[in-house]
Amino acid sequence: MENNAKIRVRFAPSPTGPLHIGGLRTALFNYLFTKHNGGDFLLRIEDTDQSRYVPGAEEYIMEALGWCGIGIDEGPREGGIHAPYRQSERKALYAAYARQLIDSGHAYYAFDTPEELDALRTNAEAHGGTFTYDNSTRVGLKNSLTMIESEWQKLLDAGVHYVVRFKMPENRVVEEMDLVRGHVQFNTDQLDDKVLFKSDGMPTYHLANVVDDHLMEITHVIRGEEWLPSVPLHILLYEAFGWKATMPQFAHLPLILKPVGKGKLSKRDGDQLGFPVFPLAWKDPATGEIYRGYREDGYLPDGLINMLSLLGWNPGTEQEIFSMEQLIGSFTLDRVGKSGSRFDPEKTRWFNHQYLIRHSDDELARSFGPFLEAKGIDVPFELVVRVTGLVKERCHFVNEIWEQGFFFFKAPESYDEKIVSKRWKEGVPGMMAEIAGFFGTVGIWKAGDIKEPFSQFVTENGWNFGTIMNSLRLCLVGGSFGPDIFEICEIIGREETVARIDRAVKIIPVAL
RNA sequence: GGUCUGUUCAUCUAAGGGUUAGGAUUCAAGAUUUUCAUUCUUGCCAUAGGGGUUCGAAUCCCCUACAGACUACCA
Repeated sequence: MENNAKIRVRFAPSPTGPLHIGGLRTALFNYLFTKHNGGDFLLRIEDTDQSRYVPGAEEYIMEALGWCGIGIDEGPREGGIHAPYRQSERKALYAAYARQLIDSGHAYYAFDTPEELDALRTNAEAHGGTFTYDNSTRVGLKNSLTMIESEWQKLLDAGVHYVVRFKMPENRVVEEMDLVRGHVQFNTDQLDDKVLFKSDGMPTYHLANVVDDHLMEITHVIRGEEWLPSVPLHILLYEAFGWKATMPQFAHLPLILKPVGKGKLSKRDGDQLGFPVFPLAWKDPATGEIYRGYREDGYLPDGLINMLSLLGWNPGTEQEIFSMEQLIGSFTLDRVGKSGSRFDPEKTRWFNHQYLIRHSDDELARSFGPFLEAKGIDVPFELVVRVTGLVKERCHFVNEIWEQGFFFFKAPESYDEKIVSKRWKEGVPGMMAEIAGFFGTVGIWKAGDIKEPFSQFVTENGWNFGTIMNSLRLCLVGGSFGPDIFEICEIIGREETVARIDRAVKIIPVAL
C-alpha cells in the first residue's frame, strides 16, 4: 500500500432493515479511525440482494448516523468522485470484473441449479457428511472446467442460468496481519468455490466488496468478526485482480453479545429485556411491527456513542466520558480488544445520566419539547428550560423530565397511596388548610421569600416539620418526590399552590 | 461435524514476565437532601481448569473445558 495515501474507510451496510447497535458501533469505529487519521468516511449501500431489500432501510441508516453525529464524506446522498455509492446502481460494472477472472483462470462458469445443489447437500447430510462446492467436487459438476468450451459457450448463448464461481487454489496458506487480531492464517483446502456472480446478474458481496473497495481506494476495511472467515477469499481476489499492492488492511471487530444468555445481540433482545437495540424507532413495513429506538426512548446520542465506543475499545486511561472530538483524538485500532463484549443496558443508562446533567438546560428542554407536545402541553419555552434545570439531575432519560416534573405543567391527578397512608393522618388536612390561608398572606412570591416566613409559621403553630413538608409535597405533586418545595410553589404560582392544597384537603380521605 | 477466533470481579475493562491484580457499572451500607433522585464515602466481588518454560506467569507454550463466528446464487 502506498505510504502517503490518504486514509479512506467505508461503512457498507446492506439495507435489509434498520441499522442496529452492532452496526452502529462498526460505523463509529470506522469513523473514529479515519477522522483520527484525517481521512474520509464513505457510506456505501450494499444492496446486491434484491430479494432482501427493505424500503426505508437506507434512509433509516442515514438518519441514524446523522443523529449520532457520524458525518459522511462520500455517499449516496453526499455524492463523491466515485459515485454511485449504491451497488445496485453500479451493477453494470461488475460483470466485466467477473469476466476478467474467468479469462485469467481464477473463476469459472457453473451451471448447476439451486435444486441440484440442494439435493447434493441433503444427500450428503443423509450420509452424515456435508457437501461443499470445492476443488474435490467441482470436477464432477456442471461447469466450464468440466465441459469443453464449445459446450459451455452453447449454454451461455442459449441463455441458460449460470453463476460465476471462484476457483479456490489447492493447498495454499493465506496469511493476514489483522489490525485487531494480529496474524491469522487459513489453508485454502478448507475453503469452497464461492459464488462471485449470481444468475440474476448481480455480484455477491465478495465480488462487489472487493471491486468497490479497490475502485473507491479504500485503505482500511474495518468490519465485524463475522467476516473473518472470508478474509482469505478476499485476499485471493485482490491477488487475482492484480491489486495486491493496494489491498486495504483489515481489522475485524469483536462482536457485541446479548446482555444475558448466549449469542450475539439480536432484534428480539430489546423487547425482552426492555432496552432498544436500534438507534431510532423502526416500523417493519412488512409486518407492521414496531421496534423502539434510543432516540424515542429519551437517550442522548452522545451518551449512546460514548457507551458504544467503550464496548470493545478503551483509551488505556481511566477517562470514561468522551465527546466525539475526544474520541477522535484518542481512538486507535491497537486498543480494540479481541473478545466479544456483552451489551450492558445499565451502563448505557448511567452514561445517559452523565450526559443529561452535562447538557445545558436549554438544549435538554429542546429535546424534551416533542415529549411535552405528545402530552398535549403547550407552555412557554422559558418554563420548560427552568423545569428542566430543576429536575435533570434526578433523570436518566430525557422523557423522565416528564415523570420528575409533570406537576409543573398540570396538577396531580392522583395521590400516592403509600404516602397518603403514611402522612395524611387525622389533623393534617386542617393544618394544610391553615397553610393555604397563610400562603395568601405571603408578600413576595419567590422561593427564597416564602421559605423564611413559612418556617416561622410552622414553628409558631408547634407543628412537626416533617409532617408539614411531606404533606404539602403530597398536595402539590401527588407523591414523595421532586425538587425543592418552595421552587415548586414559586413556579406554579400562588393561586395554583393554594388551589392544589384546597383540592387535596377536599378529596384525600384521612388515613387511620 | 469442519475451519477460524476468543476466555481477568455479575457486566465493561486496565495491568504488553516482578503491583496488596487498578478503574467504571451493578449491588450493599453510611452521609447529605426534613421527600425522591442525585452526589459523596465505604464495602463486596475476578485472572476458566490442568500441565509446562522461568528465580518469578493474568501475561509465553501445550492440553482440556467453555463461548462465539463462519460453513447460501445473504450480507
